[in-house]
Amino acid sequence: MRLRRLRPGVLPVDTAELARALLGCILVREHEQGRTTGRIVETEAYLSGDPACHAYAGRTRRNASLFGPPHRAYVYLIYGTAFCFNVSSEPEGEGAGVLVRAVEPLEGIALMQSRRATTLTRELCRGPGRLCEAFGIDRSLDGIDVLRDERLWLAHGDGAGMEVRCGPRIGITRAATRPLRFFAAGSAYVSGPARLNKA
DNA sequence: AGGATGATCGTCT
DNA sequence: GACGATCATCCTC
Repeated sequence: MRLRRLRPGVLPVDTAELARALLGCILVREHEQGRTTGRIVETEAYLSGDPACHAYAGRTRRNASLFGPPHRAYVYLIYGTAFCFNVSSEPEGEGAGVLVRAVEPLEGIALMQSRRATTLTRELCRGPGRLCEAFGIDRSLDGIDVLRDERLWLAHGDGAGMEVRCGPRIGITRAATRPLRFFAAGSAYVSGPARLNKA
């Protein structure tokens, strides 16, 4: 597949719109071990002023990327074991972002298999921590501009129509009922409940 | 300096 | 469905 980098301006700045727009886009990771790519099939919006958003309690060293300009990477470690990758949203100064929860593996599957402890394609990138492990994403990429960086960036999808559904976000305790999780209907690579309302 | 917390994952029943 | 691993980060003393 020919990869066409997303140009500045095509992605929304609004958090919920960004979460939907990222579905179908191709996530590209260039690493000295090789390239991995995948189609984004599941995201979650963490809004400005949202109690479930890491930025809710104010700016800290860890979450600073959420407060930066839109479309920067926010990468953090959760439970001491897994990294999570987000794309910041909203104008600079506002703390918000979109968690990328799952991608459909495309290129570099052998590399993903070697980084993860499985050969099952379906399990390689299903879940935010697994996705980061398969793609070699860690805190060294925190703060990069995913529209300009060479190491981790976004490309246009193939344009195939994708039905978007939504439902409650996963794994949180606050504001847990808001339907801010978005995913591709019918995809086998989605990490959570897959039969929910139309978005 | 110490304690609580967590947007997860793999394993087990 | 439940549970424990594991640790950077943040807050409070």
